[in-house]
Amino acid sequence: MTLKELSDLLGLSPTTVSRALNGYPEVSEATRKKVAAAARAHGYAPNTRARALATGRAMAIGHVIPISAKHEMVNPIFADFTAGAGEVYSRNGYDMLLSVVSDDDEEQAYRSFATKRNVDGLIIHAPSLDDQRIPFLNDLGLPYVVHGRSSNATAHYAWVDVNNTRAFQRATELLLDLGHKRIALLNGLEHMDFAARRRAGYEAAMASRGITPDPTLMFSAEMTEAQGHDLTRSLLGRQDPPTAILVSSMIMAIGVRRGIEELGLTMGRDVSLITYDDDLSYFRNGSDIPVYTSTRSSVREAGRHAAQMLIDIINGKDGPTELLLEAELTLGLSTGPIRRERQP
Amino acid sequence: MTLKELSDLLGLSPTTVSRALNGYPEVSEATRKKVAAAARAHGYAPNTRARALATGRAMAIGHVIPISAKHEMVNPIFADFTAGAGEVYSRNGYDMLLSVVSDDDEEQAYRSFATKRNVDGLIIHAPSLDDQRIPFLNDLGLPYVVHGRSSNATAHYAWVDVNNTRAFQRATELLLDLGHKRIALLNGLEHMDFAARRRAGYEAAMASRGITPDPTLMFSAEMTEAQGHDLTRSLLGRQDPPTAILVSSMIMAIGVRRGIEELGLTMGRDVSLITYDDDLSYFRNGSDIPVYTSTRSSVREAGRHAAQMLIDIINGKDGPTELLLEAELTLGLSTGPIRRERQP
DNA sequence: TTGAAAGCGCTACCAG
DNA sequence: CTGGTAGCGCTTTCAA
Repeated sequence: MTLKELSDLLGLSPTTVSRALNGYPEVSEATRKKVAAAARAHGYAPNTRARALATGRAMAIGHVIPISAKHEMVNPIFADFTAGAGEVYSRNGYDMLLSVVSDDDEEQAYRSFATKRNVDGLIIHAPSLDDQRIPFLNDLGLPYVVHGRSSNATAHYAWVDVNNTRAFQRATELLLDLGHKRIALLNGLEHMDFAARRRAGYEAAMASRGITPDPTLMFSAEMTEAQGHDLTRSLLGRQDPPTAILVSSMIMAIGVRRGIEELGLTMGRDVSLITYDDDLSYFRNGSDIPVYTSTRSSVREAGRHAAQMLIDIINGKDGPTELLLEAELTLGLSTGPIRRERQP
Repeated sequence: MTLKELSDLLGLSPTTVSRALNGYPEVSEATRKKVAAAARAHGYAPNTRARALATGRAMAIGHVIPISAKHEMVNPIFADFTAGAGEVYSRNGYDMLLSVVSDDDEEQAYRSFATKRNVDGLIIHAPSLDDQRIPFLNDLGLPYVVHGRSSNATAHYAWVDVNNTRAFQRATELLLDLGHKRIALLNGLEHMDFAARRRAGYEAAMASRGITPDPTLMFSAEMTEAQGHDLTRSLLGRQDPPTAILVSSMIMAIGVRRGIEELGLTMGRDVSLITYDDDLSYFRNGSDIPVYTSTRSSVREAGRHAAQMLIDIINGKDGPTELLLEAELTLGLSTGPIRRERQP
């Protein structure tokens, strides 16, 4: 069913039908009703490609998911963020185009989006401290929103981020409040912006209690199960092991637990573990230690906000182009019972 | 840069340039070379929408990701599958269109893909035993490939699946070989095809040793952390607890571990746990029990196969339309040290 | 081997 | 308020 066929059926011109369907004001209510009814009856929907060609707008948003060739698993965070964005897109008539690329092909993916003109805007993930994609995309001229921030970037860019610094500060404070002093930090690679911020939060909490963090307790590594395991084995094998471990990723935390088990130690007795991961608001903690969780911090929610921001930018609506979501303190699924080290 | 501009630049007609770029045989080698060079130099790429409109082919594949409104987390399996499919699409010039929908809006999503004609084919996930999407899509006439199977479906459909039955049969056999007899099964909802198959594998293994499975040890539930936790608490609180637990999902297994910890029990001593999850081929097991892992079973690989199958179907190439990937025995990340219950 | 021209289905301009 | 018409950028007959 095409517009022409529908208009022939109604004895109207394609012009009028198009206007009626697209809510133009110059159509009489009577014809608009008739047209709408006929469209529904015959299951008419405009051909996206034809409309895109005519309007010059693709009505689609591109998501570029970076993927490491090294470890096969896709960061589940991207899935949740994408799901949230997808809701907003479909509500607004946008399609979502996904491009999964390894780090080296990434620039090519953007360029291809730009020249093929099949998206009106982009979402990019996981920025580094000084992310080169920002100047590159500014040059390209395709609107985009960054999921995360890039602290050292000089150019302006739109972003939606979770307050990683504060989240880690509070997680660390929770452990400090419970009497822990030797707290290990198993962080992601710290050229990534989020990881740098998490470390900053950890250090700030320690500093506020006058504790100088032991550099041999802080690690910046790929967030894999294997890294979690290996680092834990070596940490807990020392003669001065940490009493608590703060981990930046759920997958990594699973490795930490394997390490703890292999050593015959018990979670919450021999050592405590807090996992942070972005979207775990539905977490239920079994220990007697009170923990805060925050729905607002959910990655899905961040995806919704980023999508809306991008749509607004594309349509020239002005609104905020920077959004920091507070993640009060979100503890990950893998967080176990937490040991009270000493009454504070 | 449009085709017209490029052809003007070269003093050729758009027709010839189009033919040269698309590999039509009637173009002379000389002009083809010239055209290719100019296209590269000016960074020309055809406008996807215009081409789609002219050819009637969208050069895009739609993925419909079902999402439960109940638990906010997206099944990571979909992300991995999607990543694999994405590789194949971009190699073949296809875009990937993602549609994230809650279960009730799903039919609408397909219908919308069909009427808007913005995809040439579809991938669908997570079929139930008698999935209604199969007859529906057969009626729609849009080519599709199912990730998984639907045992009770009568109509023909193309699918790519992992051998869930065999995987669970072997996992169960591993525990039986180690002397376990009371093995709990924490399965997904068994109206889902994969879950039904997993249970069948479990039961087959038990039957082959002449063990009648205790129905009070088998559970069919949503694969959430909370379910894993609650079921484990109640299982291990019984006077006849299982000595081993076989779990159908990593997320659920995390809950199982929380349950075990809360009871003050130790993995691999008081109870053993095997997690199965599709794509965990990089798993390293710390115990002394030999386990088999299989790269071929990876979901990412399944995504690649499904994408290729769909592209072949769309282009009328005949080839297999059913593919069963063997997952020798893939143990999940959350699998802990496994207790040798009694020498077999 | 090349080119002219007619669409693909829709929107948007200009008349009426 | 409604309609004719000229594109959007590309492919694809049909002619040369």
